[in-house]
Parts: sequence; C-alpha cells; structure tokens
Amino acid sequence: MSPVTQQAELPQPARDEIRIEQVLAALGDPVRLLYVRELAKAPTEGMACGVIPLPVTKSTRTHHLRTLREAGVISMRAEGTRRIACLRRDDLDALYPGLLDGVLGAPH
Amino acid sequence: MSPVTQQAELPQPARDEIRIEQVLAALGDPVRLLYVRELAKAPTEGMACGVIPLPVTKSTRTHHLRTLREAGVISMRAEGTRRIACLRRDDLDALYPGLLDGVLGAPH
DNA sequence: GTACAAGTACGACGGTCACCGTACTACGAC
DNA sequence: GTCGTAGTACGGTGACCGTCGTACTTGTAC
Repeated sequence: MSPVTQQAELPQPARDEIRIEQVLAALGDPVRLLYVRELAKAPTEGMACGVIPLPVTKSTRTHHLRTLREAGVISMRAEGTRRIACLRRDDLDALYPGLLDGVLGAPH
Repeated sequence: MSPVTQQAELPQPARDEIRIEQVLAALGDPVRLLYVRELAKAPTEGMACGVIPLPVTKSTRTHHLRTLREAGVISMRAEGTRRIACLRRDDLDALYPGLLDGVLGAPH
C-alpha cells in the first residue's frame, strides 16, 4: 500500500515530554527491568529486540516494549522484519542524572 | 493492655531486603512520588506524616504510606498519635547511588 | 510465486491496585 | 471519665495491567 516501508523510528516521546512517573512505573516491572538491564549491555547502536530472552510470549513482549518506548526509556527503529531497540541513555541521563546508573548498578 | 505502647519503628525491610523493583514501582505512583518529594524537603529526622497534604482520603494515604514503607523508601515511627516519617536516604543512596537524587531533581 | 520468521493488533481473562467509606484503636486534652 | 484527633483495619468497587492465544502484516529466503 504505502510506498514507504516503515523505517523511521517508532513513535516515542521527545525528551521534554518524558515524565518521571512513567519512567519509574515502566522500570518497576520485573520483566521490563530485566529487559533494560540486558539492553544496557548492548552497544550504543542498540540490538535486535528479539534476541533478548524474556519469560513471556511474543505478544506480551510487544506490550512491554511499547510500554518502555512510550515512557521514553527505549527507542526502536525498524530494520527489515527486525526491530532494533536501544536505551535512551542520553535523554535519561540529561533529565535524571544518576537515576539510570543507580538502577543498573543495583544488585540483581 | 500491653505494657508497651508501640513506639518502635513500624515493620520495614532491612537494607539488604530492599528490592529495586519494589522501590521503582512505589515511586512510580504520582501520589507517592508527590509525598516523597515533599518528605525530601523535611529535616533528616523526618516529619509528621499527616502534615504533608495529599489529594486522597485518610485511608488511601495510609495505603500509600504502607506501600512506601514496605518497599523500603520511608521509615515510620510512632510518637503519640502521630507517625513520624522519614526518607531512608542512607539506605537508598548506598544501594542505588544516584537514583534518589535523579528522581528528586526531576522537573515537576 | 510459496514458505517462514519477526513483530504487531486485537480480544479476552484474571489479578492487582488505587480509591473510598465506615468502624475501630490509641493517645492527648479537658 | 468524655471528647477530639491521628491513624489503622477492613470490605467493597472499578479500573488498569500483565498475560495469553489467535489472526494479521511485513520482509526475507527459496
């Protein structure tokens, strides 16, 4: 249909639209926190979101990734049938300096 | 009845029992975050928990304060009919350095 | 073209949670 | 003692959320 295959980033809040309550709530779920921790080990460019194992089904994974994306924690771009996810470190560190490091450094 | 009027701290997790998911989930609620922000302005000894205004009823306030306490974010001790609440800065800073400052420094 | 793989959309279900009102306890003032 | 105040306990209700299965779309490989 559309002449353009979606290759831009999926919709996400701009830096000044990120709300701390949403970020904290997004990180407060065990599955999502697990995902963010694994994603944090990836290179800056991010990694294919499907390669990080999660103890849930595909559709639940989609739900959690959308929650993280809409909260402003991660960004995603389409690459073929894959989605490349990456942690929005710059934005989070700029808005809440220390928060991400505090979370990622927490004992597992 | 009991010869001892309860004046000890109300039950709360020890430092090593604090779980990051619970802390984040506790802080992810707007009402609780509002409370923590106000409490952070109080002196180190804490302040009477009832003097911080919240847009909810008494019983809902109790619910939120228990959530914060059980997550390890605040501690409470009884003093007469009052409850003195204080932020567990030392524990949180030790466990998750930077997290609390990042949250408290966030734009409102 | 077909077939497969990655991901999304949608609907459903069950559990948790934020919220309230009411009843109750405990302490202080009188 | 009575009364008022601070807070908790309990039960109920409605909404949200995490979970799943199924159907669908899209891109790649054949």
